[in-house]
Amino acid sequence: MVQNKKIPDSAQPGPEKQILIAAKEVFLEKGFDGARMQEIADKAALNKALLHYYYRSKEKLYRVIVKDIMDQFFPVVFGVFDETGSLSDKITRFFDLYIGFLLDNPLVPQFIIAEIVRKPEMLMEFFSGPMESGVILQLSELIDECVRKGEMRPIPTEEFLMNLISLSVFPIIAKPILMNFLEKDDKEYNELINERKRVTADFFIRAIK
Amino acid sequence: MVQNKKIPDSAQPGPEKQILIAAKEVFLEKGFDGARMQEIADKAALNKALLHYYYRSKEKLYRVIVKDIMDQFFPVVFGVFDETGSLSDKITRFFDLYIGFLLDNPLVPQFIIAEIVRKPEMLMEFFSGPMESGVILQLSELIDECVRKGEMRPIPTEEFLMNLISLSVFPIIAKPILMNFLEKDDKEYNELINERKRVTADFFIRAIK
DNA sequence: AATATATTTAACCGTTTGGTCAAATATACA
DNA sequence: TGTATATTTGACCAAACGGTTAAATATATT
Repeated sequence: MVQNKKIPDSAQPGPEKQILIAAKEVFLEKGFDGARMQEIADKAALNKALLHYYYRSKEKLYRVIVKDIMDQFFPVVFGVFDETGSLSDKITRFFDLYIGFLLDNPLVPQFIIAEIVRKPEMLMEFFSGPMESGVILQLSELIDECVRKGEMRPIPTEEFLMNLISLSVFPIIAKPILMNFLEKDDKEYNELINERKRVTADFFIRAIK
Repeated sequence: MVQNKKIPDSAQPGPEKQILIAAKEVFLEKGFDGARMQEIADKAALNKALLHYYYRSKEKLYRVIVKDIMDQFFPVVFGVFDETGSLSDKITRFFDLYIGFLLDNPLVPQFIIAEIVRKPEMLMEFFSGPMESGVILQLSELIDECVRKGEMRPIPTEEFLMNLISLSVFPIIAKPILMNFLEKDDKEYNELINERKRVTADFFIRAIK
């Protein structure tokens, strides 16, 4: 028997999974350059050589983590534009879900932005997959339909999408700066963002009317 | 004579200035962790030991560069809200100037966001200075006045400011992702952003009406 | 229990990194 | 010109890094 691992599936608990959990924490916080294999090993309470035994190299391990993070980030949330309801309802629901997700996982967008700038070639290969779901075409059709029904003015799909994402994501990734700028502590800032779920939806809906 | 340097002022051309130029390039592109002293030396066409002769350590040099970048980023652009003209004019002018600056210096916001996440303590000390210019108070008064005159609906200053910055900055820092997502090449994307100067101002003005 | 295989460890390796230093060179001043 | 000081260099260093390996240990199968 060549394959005789006790736990061949890395989704099960065990050293492989421990490594993934620790690696995700460290890579999210420090990025590829800042992450240390020793720190990952320490956090997983395992010998450093095990990381190489299971994942060959730092880069290979990084790729596994990146895929995991990407699958998390390119969210089903865009599915809200499929659901029934008025355009306003959809937009309100989008901001509620998306900002909610970002509040729960603030390191995820920070990681993607920081790493895409520093190691673009490493991240880019993971973009083709989730992207091809036809979100843009689908959104385009929705906008056309709403314009016909007089629910909104005509707006280029690119602008619509960019503004949607900008207004959701930026306040999260720039949190350390904006906290300081607006003189809020952590709790106050999170409350501000929570209010933004409603406030920004309102802002957006008025803008496209 | 204790001080006998030929060129004591680092603002003048010479090795000190060469180092600063090269260091800024490398730090902007690679960040603190990714930057190599040797690469800075090579780019400046100088011996590596000179970097330490003039700036002691990597961290000291980094601090000088960060201050330089910060002074660039916290822009006089906010001054547009002081100028005469209608609120719409001010907002239009803001997006025109700010997005224009960001298009000319895309690495600057990318650097700040990426580094604030990775090395918050290093960047934070530079924020107190430029921030205390009372921009928020000033903007608050402007909003109050415009609400009184019926030029806009009441909006919390924090939201007003966050949206202003989010809509300007995010499309720049997320450029690599959004380019791929919207299937644009570099030239097309920059044209898109250029159009955003007008389009986003329009979007914003409608939203606050 | 015996054997084969999978897992884990400690010690080690080559390279790269930020940083140092003594010697060499250029410059200013007497 | 001679001398003091500022500048520049190449050679070097200790530490940290990712990665390897041989030996030790655990596990499953017969």
